[in-house]
Amino acid sequence: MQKYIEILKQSPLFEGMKGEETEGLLFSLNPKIKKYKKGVFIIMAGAPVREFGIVLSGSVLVIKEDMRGLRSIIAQCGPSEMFAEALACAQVERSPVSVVVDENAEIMFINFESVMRAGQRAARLIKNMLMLLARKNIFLNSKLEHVSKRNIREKLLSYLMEQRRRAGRAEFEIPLTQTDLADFLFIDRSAMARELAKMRSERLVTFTGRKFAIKNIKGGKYE
Amino acid sequence: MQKYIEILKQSPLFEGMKGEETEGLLFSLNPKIKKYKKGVFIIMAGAPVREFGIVLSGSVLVIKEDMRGLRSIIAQCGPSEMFAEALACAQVERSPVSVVVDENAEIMFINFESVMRAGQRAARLIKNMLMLLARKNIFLNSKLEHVSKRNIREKLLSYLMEQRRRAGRAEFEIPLTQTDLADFLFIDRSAMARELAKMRSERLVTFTGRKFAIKNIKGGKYE
DNA sequence: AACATTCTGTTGCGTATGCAACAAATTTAA
DNA sequence: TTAAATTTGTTGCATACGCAACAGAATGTT
Repeated sequence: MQKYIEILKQSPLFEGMKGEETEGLLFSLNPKIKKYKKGVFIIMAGAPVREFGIVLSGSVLVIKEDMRGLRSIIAQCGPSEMFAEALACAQVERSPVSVVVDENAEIMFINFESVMRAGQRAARLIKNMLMLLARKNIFLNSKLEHVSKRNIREKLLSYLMEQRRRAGRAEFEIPLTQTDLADFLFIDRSAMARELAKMRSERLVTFTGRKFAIKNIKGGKYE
Repeated sequence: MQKYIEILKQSPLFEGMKGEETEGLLFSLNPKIKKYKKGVFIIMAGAPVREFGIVLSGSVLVIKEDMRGLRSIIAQCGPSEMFAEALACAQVERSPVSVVVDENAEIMFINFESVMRAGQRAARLIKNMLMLLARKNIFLNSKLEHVSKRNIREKLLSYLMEQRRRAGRAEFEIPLTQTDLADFLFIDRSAMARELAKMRSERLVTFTGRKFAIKNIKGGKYE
């Protein structure tokens, strides 16, 4: 357990709390830690959700599959990030999404009710949780912005521009494979590859694998 | 002010609080109430957001406009519902969205920082806010589910099925005009009208204006 | 090192969909 | 009650896109 404390201190969920505070609180919250291999389903769509997860190592994907087996990626969570907190908080009885391991992962689970019952000592945690939910909200909105674009090129540019902004430089590495990116943007992979090739031939972007570089769009339309 | 207290008691934000409690807390939060006419912009994209709003009457749309003036509707808020709380909470300096009045509205604004400073007496409010943010999160996810569908018919069915579920009956009235619905689902209005006509001719749906009725899809694919 | 798996790149085909443009119906405002 | 504005319905056209299928590159596994 002790080895995880360091990772958890990094987590924005415990921001502003002293080490002992965090440990004491954690003790009373009685978290469970589990290890998973790539591809394993941590949460299955349809199941109730009482606990939220914190990624200690590796990464997970929040996904949604339709009846035809078409997969859509809702979000990706890396170390110290949280998932399923909205579901646990809203006490949903049937999860609309699945959570699947992307890279071999260690996950800490915390029961949401136990946080709410912890009273005054969890006040800071709750405030942090509020902030994080707000941020995730904004993230979902930005994702909506990407997919609201009416064609593939605009979706790609919207996404890539955001990645560039986050990286702070013209060259950057996206956190998804191209295959996953297509699922993330709800578009066909081959159509995306075609459009990327076209954009490359127009010298709008350069890329190999996950490494991208994009030109500044004239007129600053997208910045 | 007093006349609004009744509306606010309805609001899930103040759920679980006694009347006097709500009034006392409100007093110290020093909210502002304003009236707006249809079409007026309450929040302009690009502006900082420090306060969140509660709709006392009328309704508002949270929208996003791209450089070509193409409008996308992110969400709609009616009486006792909240908006911009995620933005205020995350203290964003440049709002990515605009908020525009749909039907003549009265709005109460509360400064988010003042809530965080209110301490123990606002504990319940903060918990409620947490729950509401979680629900909005889930709403955004369900919206993502609609727009993740790969063609117009599936998007429509996904949306209409949800509306039917909420109404609890096969006949229901959607809260948007068809024009707005198209913007909400990020699709072309005329293409949507064409698909709706096709679905009607196949006796999948019947509708006039905002009133819809949909058949149960065989096999329960969508329920 | 050998094999299996996953990812990237490319192409032909058919069609769903965005767009523009207009008429008719309905709602809102004066 | 009229006029104005908005919403709904329809259609032709061009094409962007989803789909299927396959080859080569890259990555992971034993």
